[in-house]
This record gives sequence, C-alpha cells and structure tokens, in this order.
Amino acid sequence: MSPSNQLPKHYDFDEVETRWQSLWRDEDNYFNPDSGKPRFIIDTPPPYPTGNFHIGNALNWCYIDFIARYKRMRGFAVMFPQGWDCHGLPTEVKVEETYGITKNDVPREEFRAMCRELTRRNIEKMRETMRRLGFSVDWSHEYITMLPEYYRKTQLSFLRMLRAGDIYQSEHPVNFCTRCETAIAFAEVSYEPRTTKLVYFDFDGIEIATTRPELLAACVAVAVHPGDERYRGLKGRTLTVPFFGHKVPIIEDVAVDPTFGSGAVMICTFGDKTDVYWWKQHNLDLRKAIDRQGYMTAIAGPYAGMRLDECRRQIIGDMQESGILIRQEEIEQRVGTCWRCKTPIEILSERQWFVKIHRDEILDAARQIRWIPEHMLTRMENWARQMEWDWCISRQRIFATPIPVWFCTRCGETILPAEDDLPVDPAIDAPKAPCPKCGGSEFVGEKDVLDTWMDSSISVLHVTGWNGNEAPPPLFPAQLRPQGHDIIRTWAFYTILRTKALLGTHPWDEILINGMVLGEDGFKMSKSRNNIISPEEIVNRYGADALRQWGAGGAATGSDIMFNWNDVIAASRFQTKLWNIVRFVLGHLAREETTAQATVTELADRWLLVRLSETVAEVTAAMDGYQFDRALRAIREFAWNTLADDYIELVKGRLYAEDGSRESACSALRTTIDLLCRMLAPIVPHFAEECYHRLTGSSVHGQAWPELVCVDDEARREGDLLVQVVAELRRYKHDQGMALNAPLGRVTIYAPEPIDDAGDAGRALNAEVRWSTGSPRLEQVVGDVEFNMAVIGPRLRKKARPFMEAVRALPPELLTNPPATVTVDGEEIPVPPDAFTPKITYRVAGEEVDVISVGDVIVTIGRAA
RNA sequence: GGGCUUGUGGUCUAGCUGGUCAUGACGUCGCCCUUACAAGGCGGAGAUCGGGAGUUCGAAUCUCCCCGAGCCCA
Repeated sequence: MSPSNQLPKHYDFDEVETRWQSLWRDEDNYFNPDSGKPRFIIDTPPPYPTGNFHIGNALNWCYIDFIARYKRMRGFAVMFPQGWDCHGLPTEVKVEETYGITKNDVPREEFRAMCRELTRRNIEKMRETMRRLGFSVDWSHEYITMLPEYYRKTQLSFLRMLRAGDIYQSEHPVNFCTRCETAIAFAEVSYEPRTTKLVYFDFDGIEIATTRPELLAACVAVAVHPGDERYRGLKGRTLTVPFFGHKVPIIEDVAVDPTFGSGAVMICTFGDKTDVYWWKQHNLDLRKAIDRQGYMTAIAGPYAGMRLDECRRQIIGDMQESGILIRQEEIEQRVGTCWRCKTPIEILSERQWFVKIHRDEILDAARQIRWIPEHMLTRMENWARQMEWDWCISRQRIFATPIPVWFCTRCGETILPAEDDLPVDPAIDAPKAPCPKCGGSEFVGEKDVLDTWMDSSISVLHVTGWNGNEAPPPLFPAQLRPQGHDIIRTWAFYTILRTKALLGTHPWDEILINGMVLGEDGFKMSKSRNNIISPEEIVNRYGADALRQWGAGGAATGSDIMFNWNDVIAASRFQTKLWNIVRFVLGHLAREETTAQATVTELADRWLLVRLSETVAEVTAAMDGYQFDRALRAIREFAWNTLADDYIELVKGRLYAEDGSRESACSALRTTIDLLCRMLAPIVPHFAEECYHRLTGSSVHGQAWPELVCVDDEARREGDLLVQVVAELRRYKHDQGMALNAPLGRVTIYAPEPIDDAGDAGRALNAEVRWSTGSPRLEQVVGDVEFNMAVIGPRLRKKARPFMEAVRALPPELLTNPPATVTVDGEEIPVPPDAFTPKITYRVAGEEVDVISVGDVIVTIGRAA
C-alpha cells in the first residue's frame, strides 16, 4: 500500500491557485447586512489607479484580507469593499503624454473623458492583480470616486461644510507658472540646476546677499540667525528698503543659515518656499510685485510693467549707479521650473478655498480610536498639534471633482446649487434660479476643483451608507481602517477631520497601520534605485500564497518590511513540507474506512491534541491582535516541529502496523489537519482550501474558526517526556554512527510515573523499550548547580551573588538534600525553595550500559548483545 | 531643521511589561537517499544584541548622550 498515491507528489501552486480562483464565487464575499451576524466594516484604502498594483499595496491588502477572512470565520458579517481614488495630476499627465496634447488643447469635458477612460483601463488591470493574489474583496461594494454617484457625495459634503462655516475662501501662496498662467502643485515642479549671480548690496546699512534682487519691491523683512554675533541687538529695528522707501522689520529666525552670503537675508513675498515659511511664521505683510503674466506690478514703481529679467538687469544697474552694490558672485542653484514649459515657477498669492482645522476636536476624535501600533497615534497628535495653516482644498486642474459654486457677476454673491441637483459642474451647468441677493442672472462658475483628498476622506461615509443625513448612517462607524503610515497626516487626518465635521464623531473603532515595503537594498523602492519588485513577479515564481506568507511573516505588524526573496522561498518550502505532511496523513486516513471519529486514547495522540489546542489559542490571540507574524510563526512551529518532526516520526510505526490503536492516531491526525487548514485559511487561502477540500470535500472558507480546548496535564507532561526521550535517543544513534532505523538494544527509561506509550518509542527507535518507575543501579555524581534567578534575584537582592557562591561551595551531598540555611558573609541565610537544582550525572555501576539523562529522567541503553 | 521609528551571528528576523544560558529563516560545515518530504532529517560552527555612560543583585530589554538608517513633514 502506498499512501502517496492519494495526492500528487508535488504541490503545483500555479495550478491549485488559479483553479480555486476560478471556482470561488464573488457572491461568497458579499456583505449581507441582514445576516443577523455582528458586522465588521472595513474602510479599505482606495488606491490611485496607476494601473500597477504595487507591492506596498499588496502588503496592505494582505493584512486586510487576513482580517476579513479571519473575521468571517469568527462569525462576522464582513464588508471588504474596494474603492478607487481616481482624480489627480498623474492621470492628467499620462493622458497628455499618450495623446501628445496639453490639457488646454481640448475642451475640458473631452479631457476629462480621456482621463476617465484611462482610469477605467487602469482599474481593470489592478483588479486582475488583486484577484490573482486571492483577496476576498466584496466587489458588490466597489466605488469609483470619478463617477457621479460618488463625487455627488463629495460635493454634498463640501456644501454641508461650507454652510456650517467650516469652508471659506482666502488668499494663499501657490506655485505658479506665468507662461501657462496656472497654479501648479509641487508634484508638477521639476528642479533644474542653473548658474546665477548672488548679489551683495547695502540694504540701509546692512549687507544683504540675494539671488532675487528684482523682488526688492516685494521685500517685507530682513532676517538673521538669533545666534549671529554680527547682528546682535538688531532685532525689532526697522530698515528702509532702497529705491522703494517702505519700512521693513529685522527679525530673527533659526532657519537662517549664517554661513550663507552675509548671514542676513531679505524676505520677499515670495522668492522661494522659505519666504512663505517666514512670512507665515512672523506674520509679515504681503506685497505682490509679480502678476500672473510675469510682469512687475504697480508696487514696483518705476519698474512696473517690466518683465522679471528686465527688471533684474535694471535694478542691478541702479544699485551700481547709486553705489549700494557691493559685489556679485556666481552661484549654483536648483531652480523650480514648470515641468511642461520649463519656465521658472513663481510663488504667487491667489484666492483659494480652505477647510478650517479644529485641532482639539480632531485630537479628541483620534483618541477615541484604537491605534495599532499605539505609537502611530503619537504621530497623528504631533502632526495635529503643529498644524499652522488650514487645509487648502482648491486646485487649478481639470480631472477632479468640481467645486459646486457660482459667483454672481453683478454683486459677487456666492451661489450654491440645491443638494438635489448634485452633482453639478459649474463650468458647464448654470444655477437654476437668479441671484438671491440682487436678482442678477449672469454667473461665473468656479473653475477650481477639489483636492483629491476631499474625495477619499469620505470613503468611510460612503461605505457605511451616508447620504447627507446629519445622523450617522446605519453601518457607521466602520470597525477598521487599514492603511500605511505614510498617509497618517493626509488620509487618516482628513478622514477624522471630515467625519467629525459632518457627523460629529470618529470614523472607525480601530486603525491598523502597516509599514512601508523597502527594496532588498533596504531603501524605499523606486525606479531610479532599480530595486522594484512587482507582485506579479513573485506570484509567477512562487505563487500568491507564498507572497501572502511573506506579508504575514516578513516583519511585525506596523514596522517597515524589507522585501526578501529568502522569505518567499522559505514560505514556499513550508507549503511543500505541509503538502507532504497532508499527503502522508491522507494516505493513512484513506487506508481504512474510518468514517466514525474514533476516540483518541493513546498517549502520543492525546499529547498532539494538547499541543494543537495550545497552538489554536496562541494563533487566535495573535490574529485578534493583528499580529500576523506571530500567528504564522506559531503555525509553522507546530506543523513543522511538533507535528512532522516529533509526532509523525513517533507514530509512524503504529500507523503502518495493523494495531487497533492505529485508529486513535488517525483520529488525532484528522483533527489536526482539519484545524491546521482552518488556521491557515486566512493567510494561505488557496493552499488551505486545496488541503481541506481533499480532507473533507468542502470549502475551508465556509468553516468556523477552530476552537479546541484540550487540557490534559498528564498527556502534556508524559508526552513531552516521550518526545524528548525519543529525540535524545535518535541523537544518540546519530552520535554512535548508527542509521536511525538500525536496531538498538534494550532501552530502559526510569520515569517518575508509569507510562504507557502504546509501543511508539520502541517502534520509532527500533529498540526494545521498557518504561520503569524503579531506580537504575547507577552511581550519582553531582556536578554543577543550576540556579533559578527568578526565585533568587527578588528574594536575596544584593546577596544573590554571594549566596550562589556559597551554594557552589557546598559538599555534593548537601546539594541533593539542600540545608535550610547557608552561611553568607558570616550570616545564616535561609535557602528559598526551588532556588537551585543540582546537575547530576550518572556513572554505570556493574552493568554494561550507556546512560543518557533527559532532565532528571535516566535512560539506560544496553548495547545489543 | 522638526516628529516618529529603528540599529540583534555573513544576510534577514523574534525577543524589548529586565531573570545567568538570545528565536527562527537563508547561507555555511559534517553525517544520513530511515517505505510523506534530499525543496528532507540529524548534528555543528557562527552574535561581547550600533557605541558610551547610568539605574539594578542582574540589562538585548529601562534612562541619558553619541553615531548610523528609514519614513513623514518644513
């Protein structure tokens, strides 16, 4: 009989995984609100549809899928929705590249249609990868933020917050391309090296070095470092700006680099990003010297109307003429330019829309949520605490949710659409009624659109069924938000802010933060470092389950995880090992029709179930705490060490024999494989399904999470001894140069209690094994002592060390029978119970045997006669 | 410049509510083709736990300083 013919000899991950993926039905993962089960709603991150589901996403989704599958098995109605956060610049750029156009070349709506089409294709590609990774997504709850049914809600939330006074308009500095006449995001700025002149000049008695003399008219302060001796005591004085005559203060700031130029810097609105920082930090005036086309404004006086470079030449000339120019030196700098036309960007102050940040409310809400790991809350708190500006939500782009307002051309009134008319595009649609203030009927639609975070920060409202009501929607709050720590300051922060503003409470019970995936070189994956590994590559080589094991076990939850092929290979080997275990077990189970679950009677079998129940407890605790690495480690340890190396090796002989006690082993094995599959199901769903299906004929994913309480102290204690003794004797054989199945002579195990191992030890060792409760005729030799620091330390404190020395000095016979006290530094100290155990070795007395000790149990081996 | 995290055998990693002997994986060396598995089994070598100081009877673990790394932000 060959048990191996039941299962294929090799586990073909590709065949198994794709087969199950084609058999599983999407409907099985649909959330059913009427199931009567407790609900578990997940606020899944909506990824940006780049078309490429990267390995960072994969890690994030692994965690989510582990939890979704685990919670289903624990009897929850789980919602694992999938969203797509579509709007944004990268898609606009991609469309422009693809069609060789700029967004201004085609009508707004046509450009949007191109973006939507590209996004649709990208989503399709990403869905495919997600399915290949085996994620149990609820596709019936998919949402796509660019579709009207979603961005209607974005607009609705905007109106609600506008009416509540949480949204307002104000001026704010933005990056601006004066050639394209548009504001651009930092992501659209490309930096280029350039040589320019650093101009030193006399600024009302102070030497200033600047690369932007043309912005002199926009100067609002002069800054020095507080520790700079050259400028001690000047803080608070005012200076007169050359040529323009306005007064500016001298301020101190640690961000000034005293080693650059003269150590004094002129702050203009705005020469660069640090100017904006200082301007905000010190509440300085705003002087706009450049207009949207790049010409000098009226405040530039005689220079008004000049182009920037013309103005620069002119001012330097005037400085020379008036004698305030000190010198010029060449300097290398990186200048920000428009990514498309390479025009240097300017920072201009423009009208923008803002969301008010109520710091304390947000912090309150954040603290209602359980953060995993906990320290991630600290990040959120620090971020919220140091927020200085409100959230700028307007963007001058096209592919985004339009800001749903108009302005009355006659009186300037802001006109809002009726909520029932949403969604609207004010650039196309017109208000349905005349201006309520002046009765005018001419309107200008707001051209600005919303920041993409305005879409995604209501994902939790969307999935829990929010429709604009003030009362929390039926499924609110969600139980879990899983996300990366890179977007705590954006997505998590904004979501808490918006939920608090719209519903007055916190969005989720728990937030689980995953780390970043780093390349094999330890750095963040990037094209330039060429260290990118794609999920597809891993799946093709080792399969989805191996990738998922890497996700579970590669690092502790929350910490960054370095990608490592070794972990994937180890994962795949574990599957091979498990496959062989299952193949072996199923072969034996199939040998006889053991339909009825036989009673587990024998020592080793009972021991296995005790160890199994301990493993179930450990894995359950780990899964409850989202500690997937611990869960997987516990499973691997049990399967590989306890089950394969210890147990199966021990009972193999019994399984092959026609012994009646064989049934007991089969029963224990059946239970073990069953529960093992269930514990593996969330992490390696395909592998677990294949094994479970071959064991029971049904799907593991419909099963309940295992609960097994098996307390049997005797079996645990005696089984441990049995396993240890066998292991020790196999080692002995190895050391003797014997084959492991070679016959061994008569073995006597002197155990403290009578033990019946059903003959397992004898068969496993190919020896005549006798368990005895007697004492061997051996000579005891007391060697060293082993101290129990957990007892000695707290009891004796400083005297611990001299105590140990005193004990070591005792004569051997006193070590086996400890005295009540011992003398330390002339003082009698009581000997605490269990303070130490003597290490006893044995010598043969009158019998030709080898002796092995396992703990305090003696084993004698009579060399075969 | 700020915030958070992190630094453990050649490589990656567990432990980090303090208890003399530090976990596992990959690699490496030796023995073994024992009827599930050589993608395996058994055994070995390899770490003064980034550096320094402190608290303690006792520190990988707690505190401080220094050095390095990562992420986010300015």
